[in-house]
Amino acid sequence: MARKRSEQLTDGEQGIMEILWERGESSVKDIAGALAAEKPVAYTTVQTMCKILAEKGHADFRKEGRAFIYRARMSRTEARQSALKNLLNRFFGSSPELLAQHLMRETDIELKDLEALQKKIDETD
Amino acid sequence: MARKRSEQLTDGEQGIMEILWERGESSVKDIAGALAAEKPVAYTTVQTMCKILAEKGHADFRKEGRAFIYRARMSRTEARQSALKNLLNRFFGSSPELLAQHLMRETDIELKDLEALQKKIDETD
DNA sequence: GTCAACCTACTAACTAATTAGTTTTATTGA
DNA sequence: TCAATAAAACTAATTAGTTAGTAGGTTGAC
Repeated sequence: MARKRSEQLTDGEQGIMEILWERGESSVKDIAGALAAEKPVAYTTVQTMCKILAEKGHADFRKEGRAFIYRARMSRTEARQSALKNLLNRFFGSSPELLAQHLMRETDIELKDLEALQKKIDETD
Repeated sequence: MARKRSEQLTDGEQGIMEILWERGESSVKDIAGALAAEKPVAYTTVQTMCKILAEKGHADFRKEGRAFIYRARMSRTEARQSALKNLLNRFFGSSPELLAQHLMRETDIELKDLEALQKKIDETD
């Protein structure tokens, strides 16, 4: 038997989504160009990955002349939310307090920073 | 070309680690029994996964009579820290504030809960 | 001593993920 | 028109991950 296709973005998938979020609609060529800045990658590799992203529903595409133009269906915020939820359930028994505790321990974040954030959130609501 | 073996715990791996964290040292039989409570799983499947966990360095084993007894090498806290750091870098541009913001938006966590946590952390230091 | 159970080692099957080459098709400029 | 070019479609190779069957050895019970 075999594994299920993961719901979460894989590394490669995320690389492309990152570019779509950054640049908005992009052709395969654009994406390949942007990715190549980090690490050389074949055009056809990018094509394949874009096709998979579309199959998985993370991206959309339309034809413009010869080329396919891809567009993110999931927003960056949604992706963050989903990844965070996943982590929360998988590692922290769905306890946001536990996660917050680890975050405070591990990073240099301070309660006063959080208070400022909370205020900002309250204001924007 | 093919993919790299992931540093992060996979789903299956985590299931076993979870049991090792819960129960401490466990034989394959123990682990299989505990896993079966959730979802039927073949004994040999568990064996294979334990072997892989050991290969990856996440678990240790020793022989006791005929059986192998497995033990987690990484603590649950370390795993949490590592997963959290991973999420932080991958999705939140290494900004703990951004992550905290999403956590507060998404969950029902309250500042006063965090204050209690902070107090606890300060006391135990 | 034999037999059942128990356990590991080996093997296998199959999908996902990653990377990229080859083939086909369509556009466009000379 | 026709060749160059660009892009998609198709194909392929390889490793990871998941699940489990089979073979073979130990050992304890009777």
